[in-house]
Amino acid sequence: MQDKGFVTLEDVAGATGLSRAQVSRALRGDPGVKESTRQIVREAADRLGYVPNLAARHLASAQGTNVGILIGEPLNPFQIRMAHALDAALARVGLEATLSLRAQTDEDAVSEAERLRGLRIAGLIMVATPRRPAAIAQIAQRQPCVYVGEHVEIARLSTIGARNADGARQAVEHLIARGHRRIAHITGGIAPGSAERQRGYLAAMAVAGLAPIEVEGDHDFACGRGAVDALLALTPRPTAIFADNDFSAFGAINRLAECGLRIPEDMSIVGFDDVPFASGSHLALTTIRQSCQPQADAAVLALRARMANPSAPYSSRLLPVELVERRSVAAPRPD
Amino acid sequence: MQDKGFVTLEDVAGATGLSRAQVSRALRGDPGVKESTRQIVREAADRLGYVPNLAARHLASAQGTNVGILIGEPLNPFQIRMAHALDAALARVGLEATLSLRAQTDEDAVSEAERLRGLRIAGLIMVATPRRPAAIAQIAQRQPCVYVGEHVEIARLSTIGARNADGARQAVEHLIARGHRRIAHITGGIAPGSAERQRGYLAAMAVAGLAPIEVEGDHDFACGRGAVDALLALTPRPTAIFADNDFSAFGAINRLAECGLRIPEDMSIVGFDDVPFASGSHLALTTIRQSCQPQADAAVLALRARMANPSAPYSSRLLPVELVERRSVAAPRPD
DNA sequence: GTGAAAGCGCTAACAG
DNA sequence: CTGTTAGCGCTTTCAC
Repeated sequence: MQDKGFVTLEDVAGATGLSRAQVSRALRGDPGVKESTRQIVREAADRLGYVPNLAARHLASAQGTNVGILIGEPLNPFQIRMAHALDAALARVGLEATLSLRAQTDEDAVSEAERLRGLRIAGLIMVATPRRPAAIAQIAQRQPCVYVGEHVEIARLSTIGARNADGARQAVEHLIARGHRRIAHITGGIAPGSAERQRGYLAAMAVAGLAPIEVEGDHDFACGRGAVDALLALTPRPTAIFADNDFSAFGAINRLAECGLRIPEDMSIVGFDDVPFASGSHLALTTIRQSCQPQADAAVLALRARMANPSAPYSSRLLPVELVERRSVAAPRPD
Repeated sequence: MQDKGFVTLEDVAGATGLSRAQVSRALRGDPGVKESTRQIVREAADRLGYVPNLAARHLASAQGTNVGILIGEPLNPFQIRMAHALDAALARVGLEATLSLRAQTDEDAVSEAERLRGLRIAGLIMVATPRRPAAIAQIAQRQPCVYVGEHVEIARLSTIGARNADGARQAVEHLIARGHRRIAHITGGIAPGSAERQRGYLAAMAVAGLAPIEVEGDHDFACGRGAVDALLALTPRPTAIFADNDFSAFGAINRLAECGLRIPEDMSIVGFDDVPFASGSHLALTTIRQSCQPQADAAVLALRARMANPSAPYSSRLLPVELVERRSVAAPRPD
């Protein structure tokens, strides 16, 4: 109630006539407390408005309960959803999340990891940041870590990702099944998972005996627009585009519309990620959905394993993805 | 380097032959330290990989350096940008941000505020959450607070917002200048600022001698779609829509397209917020831009004033907004 | 300038 | 079951 000071364990102890230690045990649900006592303590704590001082708790107890999360692109809705899912998964097992939005560059990611270490976090989850293996390794060697986004081969680092190559295969096969043969791919640059998606695209095209058509991109709206210009200059023109993520797909759609081409009649498009906007855009985008919560759950599981035994062998899990059919794909016009 | 323990102030003290206290002072930039000493200390700290334990620091020092941020809608890009801007503004004055993504409902917001209080945060910034004044008041009476989103009349609470009413006026006047007279408004429900935007819309329509046409909404994609159905049933039909935010504008656009209407030829639309997607959507949306960083800076300024003097009178600032012309507005078809 | 000592609020052995 | 005793790592008077 008062602003001047906080209610401490001592206050609750005084109010109940118990010792600090016993009150602490009661509040934390430690087994060695009579149930009636626990009642009294809880009630007193409530009445006094006691809130445990987490700083003191962390200081006193060896093992922290708080894990850091680094987010590479805070404006990417997929990553925010992931942060949210991680937060939920962590809460479910009694851990707290401390989120950093300031880890866009590799350099920032490293310094943020250092700052979080000052919080004496019990572990760290990196979501698609940093990008250079050396930076990842530097962070990973200092605390229990899990990397979410793709598999990275680094000692003592567990990784969680989606079956990116498989998703790309599904996208290509879907397009082929609709009758497309000239299927272009807008790549994703250094974004996590992009190399795999490219591999999947190339493999699926090869299996079908089709010639790959690749345009470089970087997961950005602008690159999608640029890619369209490059693609429309080709003869014969591709009839379908598999974009490495939804944003570049949106960019492509945008430019296509400007050029007077209709989707899906003149060009089919498949994206990747299924960001909320994919279903809610002007054009409902057919895309590959990455599930968030399962990846988050797996990440927390892996992190806990590592926290329990820091020298445990690293693990790597790739979770399934699924094609979500909407309205950006149709059969190509006959040649 | 070692995982077993952390490097502490004690270690740095041992390595330099100084006392803990002096090392602490040196590292924090306390004036009472010889410059040569400071050099030595810094170098030793670096070499040893010392990272101050923030938990211990918070515990020992009375005034915290860490402020909590509550976000109402983590999936709303505008709010994430705001969090990001707040984080930057805080960092600029030596404060750290602890972000909570778990404050969607009023109830969660209150409990998250409690949890953050356990971190002994020096202050709290609420971004559009909670919504009920009673809940806001409950949080605000316990720590220095600033509410970002709209003005709320509560003792000891400073508020920051945008000139929502003015933005609505600009939108309506822009539409009127293009020749529209039947201008509908999709409202925003209980969302922060919506009441003001509605007020601005009503006032601007009244000034122009036009009859208001309102459809209820809730800032959601779906409500925009529903609103269009309601609007198209009207005779005569409105020729323009002012949506309370960009999402409902996108929903309206989506439904309009399904109904075979073209934008802006058959219907003009103005949104509110200027989310990143507004410029990068299939259709570039004319909208009212809220500046993020200035609001964030103002929020931090207000919070610091309140931290310095908890009983200072509350302040309230409304920041300007601007119309961003893109391609969703045109003159109406002649009747 | 620098060091010694006293906690901040809590948990974790250890005794009872 | 409950109380006592030590600290966790840091900042902060207060001496020197």
